[in-house]
Amino acid sequence: MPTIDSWSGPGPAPTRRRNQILVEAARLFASHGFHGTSIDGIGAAAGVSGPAIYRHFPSKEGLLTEMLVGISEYLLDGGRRLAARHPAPADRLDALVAFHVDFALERPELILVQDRDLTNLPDDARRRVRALQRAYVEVWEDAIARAGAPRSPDEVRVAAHAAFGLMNSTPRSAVHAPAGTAATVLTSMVVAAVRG
Amino acid sequence: MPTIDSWSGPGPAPTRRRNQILVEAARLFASHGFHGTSIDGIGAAAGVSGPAIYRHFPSKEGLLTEMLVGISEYLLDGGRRLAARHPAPADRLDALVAFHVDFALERPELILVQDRDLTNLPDDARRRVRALQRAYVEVWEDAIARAGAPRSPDEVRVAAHAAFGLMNSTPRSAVHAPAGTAATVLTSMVVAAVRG
DNA sequence: CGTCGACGTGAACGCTGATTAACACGCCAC
DNA sequence: GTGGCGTGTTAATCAGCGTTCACGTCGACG
Repeated sequence: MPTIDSWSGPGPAPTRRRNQILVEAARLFASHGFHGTSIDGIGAAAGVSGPAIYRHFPSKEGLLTEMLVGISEYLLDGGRRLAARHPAPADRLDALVAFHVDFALERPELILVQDRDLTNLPDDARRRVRALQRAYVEVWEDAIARAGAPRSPDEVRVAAHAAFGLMNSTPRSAVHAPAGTAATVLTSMVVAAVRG
Repeated sequence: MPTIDSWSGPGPAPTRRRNQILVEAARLFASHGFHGTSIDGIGAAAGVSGPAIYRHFPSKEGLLTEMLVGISEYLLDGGRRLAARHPAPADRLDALVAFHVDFALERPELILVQDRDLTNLPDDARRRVRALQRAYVEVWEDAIARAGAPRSPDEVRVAAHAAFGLMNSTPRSAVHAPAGTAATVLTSMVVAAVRG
């Protein structure tokens, strides 16, 4: 199964340092926000100092761009793959929930950064990420419309975002709970909420 | 019923300009983040220019402090009032849900700012807001423990945060949906999720 | 009338922080 | 062995922005 760490579209294999920078940057962005964390801080956390970042990324915004594009590509890709593999509505919904809950529990920092710092992307990158997110939401809307309670398109839309909100609460709660309990609680809650 | 606009603890009645600044600042913080919005920007949006802000607030952080303390006091206060008025478990849960969903739909910007920019508060203010939030969460945990499915304390905690995540999805979805539909969808979803 | 306090304004001031410059070092291909 | 090239480093540079200053205006009130 592909994991979120295997971000690397076409192009040269990401070097170890490069990945380390992305990971530390995510952690720092998550706790202090994009504008609240400095290039020097990211460098220090990654074991190099400040401007060395520019050997790997074109700019601080470029770093954020790669991070957010990576996340939304990973989610969309996983969502589509699962939708294809699970044609039966109930089955598909379960698979999507398991996939998203797992991600939210594994990488709460990424969840946090994704919905907090989207506005800090340069315009074109933001559009790109938004498009990926919209596509992912559509995968969910489709699944919810088929498996959930009868709803109008507007209602399905609200329900999809509500489901994300529920599952994406991990950064606020799951850190402090024993592993496993969060997963089962969240899973059963989303399913109950969607089925209505 | 008290509304969130009646922020004003003890002290001089907030002047019109002062409230205007708070409202515009909330809007700007919500769309660009705390560090992403400038004092000059806030001033411009409020019809005055830059440093005039300092006639009403001690600092940019002080402005944010007042905003977040106001929000969490409003929520805690409302939550406790409702808990007192509704002793029956199911009834109490319904009242809390209605209260919180209403707030989330009326002031999505405040929801956004509250959970995005908490980290930008000075230490003491952050502690204060955290304490208020914790108390509000406890009101909910109590209600969920009584009215929801049987759960361990850890599970109740996760469930409470999940419920907030669900209801607080309004800034991402409810803006685009016709008024009313969002309220009914969110309400029924939270209740279903909590009851398990 | 005089002045006091509330509220504004535009012009500094100073700091933080992203970005770039100038320069080293080690590794690999030829 | 040497010339790139990838990767780092430290020391500028440069802009943005929070905050403070010094100065106006205007209504209230003795």
